[in-house]
Amino acid sequence: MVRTLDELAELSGVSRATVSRVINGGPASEATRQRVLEVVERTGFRPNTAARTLAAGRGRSGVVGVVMHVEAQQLIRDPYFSGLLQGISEGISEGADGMMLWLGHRSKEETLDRILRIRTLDGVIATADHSDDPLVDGLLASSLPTVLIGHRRRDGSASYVDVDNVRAAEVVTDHLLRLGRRRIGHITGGSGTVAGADRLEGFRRAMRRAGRLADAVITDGDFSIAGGAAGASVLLADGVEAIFCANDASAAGALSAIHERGLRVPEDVAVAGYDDLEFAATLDPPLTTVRQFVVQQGEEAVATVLQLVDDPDAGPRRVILPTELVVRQSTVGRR
Amino acid sequence: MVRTLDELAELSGVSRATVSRVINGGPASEATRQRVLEVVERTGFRPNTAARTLAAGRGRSGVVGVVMHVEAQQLIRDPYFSGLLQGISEGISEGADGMMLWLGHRSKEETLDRILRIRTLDGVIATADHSDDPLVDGLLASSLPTVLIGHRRRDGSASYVDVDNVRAAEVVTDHLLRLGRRRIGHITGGSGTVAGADRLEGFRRAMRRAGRLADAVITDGDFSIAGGAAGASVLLADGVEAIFCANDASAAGALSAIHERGLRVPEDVAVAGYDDLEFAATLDPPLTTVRQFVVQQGEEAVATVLQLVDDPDAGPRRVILPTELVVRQSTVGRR
DNA sequence: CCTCGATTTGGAAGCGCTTCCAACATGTGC
DNA sequence: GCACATGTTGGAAGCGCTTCCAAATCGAGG
Repeated sequence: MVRTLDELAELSGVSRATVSRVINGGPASEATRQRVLEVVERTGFRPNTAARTLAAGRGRSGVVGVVMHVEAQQLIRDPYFSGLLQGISEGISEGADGMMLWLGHRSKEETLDRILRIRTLDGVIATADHSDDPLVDGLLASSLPTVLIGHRRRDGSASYVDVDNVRAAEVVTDHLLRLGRRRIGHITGGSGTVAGADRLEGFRRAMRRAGRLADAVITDGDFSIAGGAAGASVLLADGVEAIFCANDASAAGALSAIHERGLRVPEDVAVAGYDDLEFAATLDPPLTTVRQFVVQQGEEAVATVLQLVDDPDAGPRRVILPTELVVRQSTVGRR
Repeated sequence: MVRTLDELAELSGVSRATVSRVINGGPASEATRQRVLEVVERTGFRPNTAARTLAAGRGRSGVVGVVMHVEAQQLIRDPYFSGLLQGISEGISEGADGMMLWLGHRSKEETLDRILRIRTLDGVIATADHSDDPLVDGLLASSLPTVLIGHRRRDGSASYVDVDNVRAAEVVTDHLLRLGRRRIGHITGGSGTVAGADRLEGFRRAMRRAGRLADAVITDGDFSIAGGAAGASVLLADGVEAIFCANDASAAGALSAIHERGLRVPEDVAVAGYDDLEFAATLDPPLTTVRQFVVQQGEEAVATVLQLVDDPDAGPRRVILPTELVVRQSTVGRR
């Protein structure tokens, strides 16, 4: 088996330098190119990645890092992450050779260290769902082309793929306003999360724009079913007639709290969520919510990081993916 | 910033060779070791992986390949794979620097090519759930230390981590036999899968050993809910009083088919599954099934591949992890 | 047929590391 | 104090590749 450029050079009767040029698309006469490529083809030669990166100093490795620093449980249970992973894997299979994956089994500092130590990475994709994240900070500060999935306000000069959480929350809130409900409540997302903060912001904006800020009631949630139930209790005591929950899980909690009090959805209280997870359509009643195209987010992230690698000087790239309000019976009533 | 061994050597007043030895745990006097390590610590030096693998010829890259060539949907829905991934990630975080992950978005041949091209892999872990798998064949034929999760009969000289599906199926079948049921049915797993074939084998063995082969009824399933329901219909028509399903999903299907006919579980028909997925305990009635420790399988796979890397000549390593019969009301009745 | 610029090619250096080998220091028993 | 085994060190080669540089080749124009 042919393992080195030298053997290849010997076989095709040219120098190693020439073979290298042919393989990397450098200057070479057409005749030489043909001859060498024929031998490459015939022998199934694979250049040594280590040698290549070492010699080139930089040089495409075809490997992208992926950092999803989340709890193990979350990865398994939350379709958001597995959807992302699926999209990324799909993107990688088209534009690169492979991905390195780091999940959250170490401290963020340690993970960062590991990532930066692997010098062969072309670029890295990281989920940025908390506003305080040394891992994301470290990646952005490094020389590694980095694309975030989601972003913090201060990541102004970073490249990222995201949905417009603020805008989507406005759309949901507008929808609730249009139902003619008086007081409207919002159960926020986990404290410290970017998505939670942005959805709250969108809720506020819509209420303000409608001149109904006085009718807005906000209570803290944490993206969980229990948090949603607790939040709903608070809001119901305040007499709300519609609730926008920061995600589907808390909406599920809210629904059960509402039912427990013998109230009807949506007649007494309208409820909307966010995420459009699979179970949203099977709740009672089916949940009005916001669909985000997670798999596509993963694919876009790969495309973006590869662009960044190709052209590192082109400045930050931002991709804002659309969302879709999915109206179901939890707001518009049964037919 | 200190980037090379030479700089480090200069700073600590020894030769590059000595620094290399210290870093890699080679022979060095305690005094020298201390001095060098102090400088390493202070400067945050990170050896260049590419140079290291190149020079060492083999040399630990700290990166393990992971191949789970499955449908995207399967990865998300089937807790088996995410559990495995979690265990592997955990193992990697302890014993290695990172993992490269390939999912099933390409043809197996292409994936194999990509993997072999990345020369920096220390070893690779691959799921081997189908008896016919060119990817697994290719990996085993390569010089890359390979550990399978699950194994085919013909992988006799391969290293693998597995559970004893045959034995576990025997235990389940024995359990059903001990209930005193007459005819006992088995709904098999997906055709071509190793686990399916092995569980069938275990079922057969137990029946034969009990001298009850004449009472064994076998029908084809495919690890799915629908397949389980269809299989149960066939078996019920044959008058079985107990059913061993090749996995929990088909057991769920079987249960609903049984209920549909107005039969009671376990009074009329006892049902057992395999996997002990989360939902097994919430079925009606709660399902007797076999628990396999999936996360642990992942961790063991990493440990095994790292051993293989450390000592490639030590011959194949096999780890057979235990399973546990979890008896619930679908076989022993309600209290 | 010669000259000159453009193109193609090979030689050689070097990327940062490991590891063989020989040189040297140290300690032991006599 | 000597010969020797043992432990520690530095020099140097080389892993497989890219790339600079200069030499060789090629055409076209004079």
